[in-house]
This record gives sequence, structure tokens and C-alpha cells, in this order.
Amino acid sequence: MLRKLAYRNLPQLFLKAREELLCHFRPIITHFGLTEQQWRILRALGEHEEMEPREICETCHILSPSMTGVLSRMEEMGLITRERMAGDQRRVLVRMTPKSDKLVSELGPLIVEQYKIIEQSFGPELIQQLYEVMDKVIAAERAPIARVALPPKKDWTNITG
Amino acid sequence: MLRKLAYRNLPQLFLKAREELLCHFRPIITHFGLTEQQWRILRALGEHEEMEPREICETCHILSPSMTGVLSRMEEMGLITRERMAGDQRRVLVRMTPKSDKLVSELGPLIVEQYKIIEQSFGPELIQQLYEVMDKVIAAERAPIARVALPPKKDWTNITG
DNA sequence: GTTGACTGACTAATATGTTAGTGATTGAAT
DNA sequence: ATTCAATCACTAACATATTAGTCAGTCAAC
Repeated sequence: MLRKLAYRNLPQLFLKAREELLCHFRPIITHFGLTEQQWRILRALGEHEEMEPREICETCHILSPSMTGVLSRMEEMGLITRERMAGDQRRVLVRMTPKSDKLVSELGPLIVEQYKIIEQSFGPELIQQLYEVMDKVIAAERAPIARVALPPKKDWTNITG
Repeated sequence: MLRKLAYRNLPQLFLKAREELLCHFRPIITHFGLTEQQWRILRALGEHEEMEPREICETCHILSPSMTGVLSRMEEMGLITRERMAGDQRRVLVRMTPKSDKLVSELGPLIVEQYKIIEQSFGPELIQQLYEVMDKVIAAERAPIARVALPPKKDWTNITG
């Protein structure tokens, strides 16, 4: 029996659209030996001089457990430094190194150029619409949204049919 | 030195907006013991009766190497069956089981309900705008987009500063 | 009938996502 | 001074993402 839901899969559309955008930037990023996440972090650090891990988590949308590994690798690569804060031994300060600063100064302009190319192709209106709609969705976050009532939990693992 | 790029990080905005949507569906999906990816696959199978792995990859935006593992686990859980095609031994047919059919019949309506709730909260216009803009971006895929020229590759791993 | 390009699923290795939980540290209330 | 909840980075365990490559099966050309 075929089951077709009334709504198209919206998160999946986001996934596809995001990939369609990202595929134009990925070659640039990997050309410099970085991963997407590492570039997000360097881009953020390029605007803030020093940041704490949890700030980077929020800004770059990377969960804390992933962040630990990413920062460790970036530290090994000489792209960042980590230093415990004097006043609060729980907290950590992350900074760029001269090496990553140089890297960003080369990579950044290429990213901007690619944006311009995409803007030409998509049309500036579409880019503008994108920013607007994204901001609206993100703003909607503030208004609490109800959740459907869930039925009692079954253990589907042990149901044969 | 602070470096601020001329364009906001658009793929990152997609990531955030997608997460803002998904967080309203995730609890429903995990309540039934599924992952996001598993649900995407079941939803697709619910509309197609039988699919080949590479079709599922395209439809659900999951890369082939991930698909192997996901399908293996779903087969173990009794959610799908895999069968080699008679005519072409390379190809495989994936189908739902009575168990997963029952699961989708319970889960599907809850997802639809949650969409309605979100539509109320976001406003129907925003949902409509979302579908429109996403489709535009995805449609833009067809027009080939140029790539910025990349400088000669350096090995940033071994540069000190 | 062999060859050779191609296809489709799969494997391998590494990085990240996701959920739950730990342990040290802090700060407010006792 | 002590207790207690909260905070923050981190660990653990598993699932998925990403890139590259393997391997058997197919199909067309020779």
C-alpha cells in the first residue's frame, strides 16, 4: 500500500538546496586542506580575535562533542591555539595562529569571489530572498512551537509484523 | 587583524534553519526508534513500493557508502528486505516489510500533524515561500556555475607561520 | 569469445553528528 | 566551611558523511 504524505519533506529540501550551494565552495575549501567545519571555525575566529569553545559551537552550529575533536586536530595542524582562562579553569580561549591568519587572508577572497559568481548565476534577487527567508525561519525559533502528542512508546525492534 | 567577509555564510544559515525545522520532528522520529535517515528512506519507500539503492541515495540525499550501512541496519531491524535483481546481478531491490508498513502508518500522520502546527506558527505564507525559494535554488543546479580560479596548491600542514 | 569501458554495490579510513554521561570547577545558599 | 546545583569541556558509543578505491557483473565493440 502506497502512503504519500500531504507535505513535501521540507528538511530534506533544505539539505538538497544547501548541498547545491556548498558544492560550489567545497573545492575551494578542500584545496587548502580544510574541512567545511574547520573553515566555519576559522571564518568565525577571523571576526572575533578570541572565542571560547561553546561560543564557537553556537556560532558555527557544531555540537560540543564534535568540537573537541575538531579543535584538537586544528591545534595539531597549527591552525589554532587553546589556552585555559586564568579566572575560570573550566573555560578555554581559542585563537588563530599566524599560519591560519595567512590562510584565511588567501582563502577568504576566493570565497567572496565565488559568492559573486553564484549571485550572478542565481540572480541577486534570489540571494536576497534566501537571506530573508532563512532569517524568518531562524527568527521563528523564538516563538515556542507545540508538539504533537506521542502515543505510548512501543519497542518496534521486537515486533515481527 | 579582523577579517570580515562581504557575504554572510549562506550554507551555514541553511544549516541553522534546517535544524530549527528538524528539531520539531526529531522527537517524533526517535520516539519510534528511528534515525532521521531511516525515516527519510521509509518515507520514500512508502511512496514507491520498491526501490534500488542508488534511487534511494538520490531521493533521500544519502551518499552510497552511508547507504550500505543504513540499509544493513534496517534489514537487521526487520524494516526492509533486500533482494538481488534476476536480470542484473549487480542491482538490488529494496522493499518495506509489514512491520515498517505498520510503523509508517502510525508515524506518518504524526509528521503531518506537526507540519500543520508549524504552518500555523510560521504562517502559511512563510511555508509557501520556503518551498518556492528551495525549488529555485535546486532548479539553479541545471545552469552550470563557474568556479573561481584556484592558486597553486600549498601544503599548509608544514607551514609554520 | 575476449577485451575494455562502464555500472552498481560495497569496503576502508577518517571526520563529524548525535545522545548520554563523566569529572573538575565554580558560585550561591546554607 | 560545607553543601548543592549549575557550568563547561571532555569522553564514550554509535550512526552517518566524505573521499577514495575495490570487485563482480554487464554490455558493446572488436
